[in-house]
Amino acid sequence: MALRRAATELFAAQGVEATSAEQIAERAGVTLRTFYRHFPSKHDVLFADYDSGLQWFRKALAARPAGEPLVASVRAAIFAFPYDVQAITQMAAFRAEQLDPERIVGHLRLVEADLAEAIVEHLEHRLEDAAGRRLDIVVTGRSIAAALFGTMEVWMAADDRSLGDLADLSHATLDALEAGLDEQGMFRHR
Amino acid sequence: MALRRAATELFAAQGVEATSAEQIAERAGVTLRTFYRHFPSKHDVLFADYDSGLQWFRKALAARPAGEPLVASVRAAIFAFPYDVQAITQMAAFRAEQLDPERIVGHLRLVEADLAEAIVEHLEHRLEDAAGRRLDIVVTGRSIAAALFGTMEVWMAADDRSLGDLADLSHATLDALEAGLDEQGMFRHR
DNA sequence: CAAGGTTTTGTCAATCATGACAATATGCCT
DNA sequence: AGGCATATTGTCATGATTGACAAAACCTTG
Repeated sequence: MALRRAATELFAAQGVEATSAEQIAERAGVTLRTFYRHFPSKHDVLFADYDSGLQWFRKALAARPAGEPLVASVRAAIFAFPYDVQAITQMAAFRAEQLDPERIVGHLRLVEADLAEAIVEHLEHRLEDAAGRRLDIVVTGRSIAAALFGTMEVWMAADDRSLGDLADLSHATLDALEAGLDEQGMFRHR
Repeated sequence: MALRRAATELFAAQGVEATSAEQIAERAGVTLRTFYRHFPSKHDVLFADYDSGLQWFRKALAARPAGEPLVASVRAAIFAFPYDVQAITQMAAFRAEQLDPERIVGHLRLVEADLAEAIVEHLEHRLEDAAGRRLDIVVTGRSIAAALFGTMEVWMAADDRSLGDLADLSHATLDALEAGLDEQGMFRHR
């Protein structure tokens, strides 16, 4: 979309905050109002691929074999994700102060909430006795998401880590979670 | 504060969304800009007591006996909270459609994040070997917060529950968490 | 091609929110 | 009281965001 390109170019040239939504619209040859019909907010241009990524994750999760333990499924889906180098570069740019940290954290919270919801849905579909266990399911889904994002934020707080390090940390976190859930004999798939 | 009173009155009289920030400022005899110096946003008037509540929780947590298991401390702090009838009434008003559910959820996320942070800080202070366990600590704190708020939202989704029911649900959730953490021998206080 | 319906865009007008700087008020010191 | 230092408020200007409704573009079918 033209708006997307215009925004990306302007952001790169003069920074995100120094670029007004109106400039973007103008450069793309449309009205300001039209810009806001395509993106819920100026900053959402940066996270435009997000929805498709979320869909990808949902499908990957749904495609896991039936008997697999939950945490293993989540792990598999997360690590199979076709990470977009572009997106990662963008994230790196954020860390380099292009963007208010508050905003990044805010966005991460949304992503975390969506991840949690995806896991919850997955469980609702897979568990035989889902109906009577809504609370267990919600708590489990959210805890897993919280643990993963906690891990990511601990990782982000240190400056000298590679993506591989993050993967290692995530694995460790997931292992611990799996042990905890397993002990209670909970959350194996149908 | 006069602003607070003005806002509350107007909100009650004509609803939150139908009240503009300017009206509030005017009724309180100040400028719009001044209103925004006292409240970060129009809706934050509704959550004005929030900070003091958070402080209360932090202190309650810090005051728990040294050897107590983490989950027990969190439980004790939460259930000892001097719940403000006013605030609960307000929450009821929210549920009665005064306010966009999105906004309520957004606020809950902030509260959840703060609760998680409070727990994390508590652990940092109490654990002997906190230095080398940042990841464990963050993951634990966030998981507990996520579980509690997941419980609350499951509760909120049903219309026929009492506050006592919420308390029961929370207890059950905390018990499960405690069992899980205990199994791994983690997170006992110094 | 034309009529009629659907989708997308433009226009207009509010409101929300915030930075910069001037004007004022307030408390405290002598 | 007089006068500075600090905190609070007013003014002005700009940008973000959104609802309502008109106008234009596009599509489908006869």
